Amino acid sequence: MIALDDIDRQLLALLERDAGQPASVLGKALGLSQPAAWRRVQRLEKAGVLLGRRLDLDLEKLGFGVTVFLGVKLATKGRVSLEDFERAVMAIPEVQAVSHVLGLYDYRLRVVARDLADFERVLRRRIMTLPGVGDVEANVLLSEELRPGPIAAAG
Amino acid sequence: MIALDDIDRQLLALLERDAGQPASVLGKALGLSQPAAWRRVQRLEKAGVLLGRRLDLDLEKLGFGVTVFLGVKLATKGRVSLEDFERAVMAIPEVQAVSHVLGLYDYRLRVVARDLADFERVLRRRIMTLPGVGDVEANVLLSEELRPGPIAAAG
DNA sequence: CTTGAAAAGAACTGCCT
DNA sequence: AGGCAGTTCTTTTCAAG
Repeated sequence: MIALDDIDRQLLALLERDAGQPASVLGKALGLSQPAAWRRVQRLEKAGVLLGRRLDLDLEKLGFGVTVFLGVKLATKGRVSLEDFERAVMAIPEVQAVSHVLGLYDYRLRVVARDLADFERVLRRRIMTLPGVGDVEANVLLSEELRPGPIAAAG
Repeated sequence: MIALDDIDRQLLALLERDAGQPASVLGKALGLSQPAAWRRVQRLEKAGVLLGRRLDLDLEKLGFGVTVFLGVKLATKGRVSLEDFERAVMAIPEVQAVSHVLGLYDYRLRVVARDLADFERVLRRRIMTLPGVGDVEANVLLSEELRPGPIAAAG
C-alpha cells in the first residue's frame, strides 16, 4: 500500500472512467499543469498502483453471446491437486478468469462461449474432465453492471 | 456482431495485452503503416466492438485487501423486486459488479473491502438489509488469474 | 510543486495508388 | 482497402523559479 493524496485519488477516479485521457485534460480537471498531471500518472505506474490499461470489448459483437460463472469444488485438495487444476483450467481458451476462493467452492471461473450449445461442449469436454473436479455449479449471465473502479466509488 | 478479418483479430489480441500501445507499434507488428493501423482501431471503436480502455489497478496497494464474490437469492422476484434490488445494490460503493444471472442464485456480486472486518460491516449493514434479499453465499478471493481477453485466447 | 520552452513522437487529414 | 506526406496535438525532457 502506498500514500495517495486527494489529487491522486481524483486522478485515478477520472482514469477509471476513461483510461485514454491525455494528461492535459486530466490536468485541467484537477487544476494542475499538464506536466504535473503527467508526472502523477508516471509516479502511480512506477509505484505499481496503476498496472496498465485494458480493453473494454463488446463480447456480443465479437460473437461471444454467452458468459457463465462456474463454482467448482475439488474432490481432492492436496497441494498438487490445486496446481494441476490451475494449470489445466488455464489451458482452456474459453476460461477468462480463474479465482481461487474460500467458501462453499474452491474455484470460481468466468467462461465465455459462442452460445449455449458451445458452452455445453466446453463444460462437458473441457471443464468436467479437469483433474480433481467434484461439484460444479453454474450461473448464466443475463446482464451485468460494472463500476468504473474502486476509487470512484469507495475512494 | 460484426465482420472482422484476421488483421482485426490480431490487432485486438495485441491491444488486449496492452491497450496503451500507439498505432505505430501496432502497425509495425501487423505489417501495416501507422495510419492504416490507426484507421482499423477507429473503425472498431465506431462499430462498438471496442468500447473503451479501462484501468488495471493493484487493489492491495490501494488498501482494498479483501474481495468477495457473493451469490444472492431474492425472496420475492417480481419485476419491481429486481429493479428495487438493482438500484439499492448499485448504491453501495463497495459493490464493484452486479451480475443478473440464471441458476441457483439470482445475482452475483463482486465486493471489495479494506479487510475482513470492513467486509463484515458491509455485509451486515448494507447487503443483508437490501430489499428482497433471501439466501446469500460468499466466496472470499484468495488469488486470481485473468486472461487478457477473449480474442487472444479463443480468437 | 510549479511554469514555460523545446524536441520527439503520436494522432489525425488529404491525396494518391 | 493501404501508403505517403504534412499538420496538429500530446508526450516527454529540460531549465528554472
